[in-house]
Amino acid sequence: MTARPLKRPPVLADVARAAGVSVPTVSRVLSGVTRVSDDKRVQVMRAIEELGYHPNAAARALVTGQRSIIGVLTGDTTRYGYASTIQGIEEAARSAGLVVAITVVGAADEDAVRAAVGLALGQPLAGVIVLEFDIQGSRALAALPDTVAVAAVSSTAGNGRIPRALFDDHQGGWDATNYLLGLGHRTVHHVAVPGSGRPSGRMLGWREALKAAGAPVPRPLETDWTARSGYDAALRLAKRDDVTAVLCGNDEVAFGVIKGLQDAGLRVPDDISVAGFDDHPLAQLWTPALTTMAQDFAELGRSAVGFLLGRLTGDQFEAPSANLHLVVRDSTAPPRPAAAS
Amino acid sequence: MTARPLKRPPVLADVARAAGVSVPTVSRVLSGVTRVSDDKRVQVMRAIEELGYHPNAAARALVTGQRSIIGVLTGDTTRYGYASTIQGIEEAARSAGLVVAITVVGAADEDAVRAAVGLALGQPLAGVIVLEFDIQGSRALAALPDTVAVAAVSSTAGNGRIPRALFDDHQGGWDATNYLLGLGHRTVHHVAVPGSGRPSGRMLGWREALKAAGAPVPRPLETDWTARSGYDAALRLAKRDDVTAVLCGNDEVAFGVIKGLQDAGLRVPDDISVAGFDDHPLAQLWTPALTTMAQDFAELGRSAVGFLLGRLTGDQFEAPSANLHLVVRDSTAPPRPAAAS
DNA sequence: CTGAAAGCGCTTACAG
DNA sequence: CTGAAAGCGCTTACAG
Repeated sequence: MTARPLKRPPVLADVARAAGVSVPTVSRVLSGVTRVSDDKRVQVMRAIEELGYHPNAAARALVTGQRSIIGVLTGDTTRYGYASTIQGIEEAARSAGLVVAITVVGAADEDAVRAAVGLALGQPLAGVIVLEFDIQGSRALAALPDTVAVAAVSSTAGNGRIPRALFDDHQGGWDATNYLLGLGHRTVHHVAVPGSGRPSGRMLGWREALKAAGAPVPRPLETDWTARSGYDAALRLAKRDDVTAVLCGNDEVAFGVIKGLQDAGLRVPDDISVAGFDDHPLAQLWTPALTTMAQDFAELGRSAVGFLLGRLTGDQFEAPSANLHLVVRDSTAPPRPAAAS
Repeated sequence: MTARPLKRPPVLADVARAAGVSVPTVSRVLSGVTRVSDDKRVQVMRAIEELGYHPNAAARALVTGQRSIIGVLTGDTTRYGYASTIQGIEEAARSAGLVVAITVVGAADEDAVRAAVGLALGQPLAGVIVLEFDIQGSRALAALPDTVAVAAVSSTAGNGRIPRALFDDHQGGWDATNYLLGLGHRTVHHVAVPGSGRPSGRMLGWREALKAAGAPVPRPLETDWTARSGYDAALRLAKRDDVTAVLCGNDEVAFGVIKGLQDAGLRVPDDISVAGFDDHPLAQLWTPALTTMAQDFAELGRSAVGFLLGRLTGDQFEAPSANLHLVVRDSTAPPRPAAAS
């Protein structure tokens, strides 16, 4: 680090000295609230420019109580849904002049949750947004004290104390399953992603749709979110002869399932139909192109910021987002006559 | 936001009062530097627990000069390489007790860069890490004053003033091209991703390898990083008859290229070989499984944090990371006898 | 070991 | 319009 010696960052007093005015005057120029004479304003601006001054947000936050950081607590940052939601949060935050501080909750045990929450709360936060996509998210949400403003992105409504940008997982599972049933499949198997403690909404929707149709409810297979684990699940599925349609917990898993089935010598959708969840950018380029429940994660992230900043309330509060819809592509089809019998 | 009334967060003085001690004593318990009598320590701990006290990092940063935020300036957060790098940064930061604040540089124009940099510098930063993967990154790096500690993740060495975790793009392009040439292809076409202002290192490596082998250097096709634009490029490539091998700027683009070629009626690798860059998690599940230059982005991110915290210096400083290596899978093969002639 | 005092860099009343 | 003063929540010498 010797390569780049750091100067002491200039502070307000340096600017004041360089401009020949008092400290409060510089502050006024910066905030623009009170009028400042033109000549002083000009001198101050020039001094700021020359010194490369940037106000110290810590000091500012200390006195105004104004916080310019939105904390995000999440179990992951790289998977499609997570990354897109974070992208939406960052966009909305930036346009509100806020920065996004991310803390990953690395595990669901008490220590990890407590450490992550403590780390986040150690910052001067305007509020925190929790991605309640998994257990880590749920635990983090529960561990947050009521001294911070909180909003969540969730698939299930809570107790109403915390505003949530909701995606209607349950409805999605129901719709996707009914679509597959409507194609003529006797039942639909489910390859599940980890839920946030309890069964995921999409799994519940899937189960209810089967029951409502009087279809048998096969035991769901579990994955760890990865395409690889979807692949492994598919290998098990391929050994059975009662499988004609599979609904996957997300698209990455669906990609793995398709590949696994293909490697086992089965054709998708001719032998088995596969549907996913999320509408991953690669879904339309997969072979076959993946039928999936599309969700607008970035919009969800933006809504959460809206809730946090108090710009969204009322009927949008905990109301399911209307952005969920089925995108039918080539990975689903009616069962083959033989299998459908 | 009325759903969840906020209490005023407890401050040190509240804890001191509750524990019946002075403010500095609480501070000492927290920091653990100076000895504090056991009974007072216990009372303080209890008060902290009961009140749910979290120290105000802004106030702490103000007096100690210790900053607990690493700012990350990046052009994107969702694409594989970016997201993985950020993941590595977050991991290393968290284990050092730091939080990661992300600011996306939305565009390369001066206003956008200045706004993003200003937003980031407005925080009490321990330092900033710039992802120099694109023009936005380069511009942001250039716009940073020398009052902040900076590290970058880059593919090209700089002037030595800023520590960079390097990935040797240039070598990667060279190696991948030579591998394809070694298979017997007369030349290799290139579908490029946007560089950071100048041609990307991988493109340079590709070009040099062709020249060194005396192979013709076809004009590269440009994309915007997306699989979709790779698909479009493939459609153009498919119309030519001199294409037998294609090196893509990244895997997402390669996925699109493969799909585009297939949709145009060509077989990969029988008619045309395709190789990518990065080793995206879906590369091994693609059909055909993608041959690609693997890069350990998370490690790059961790190194950048190491540089920033001054834990990494000397020979690792601006030294290419050794993690770049070719992973040969099924998307590449020798040219067909006819085409190779 | 522990408390009173000073100060980090800012902003906000308070006087002029 | 503008400066001197006080204070945000902490930590760090300084005295005891």
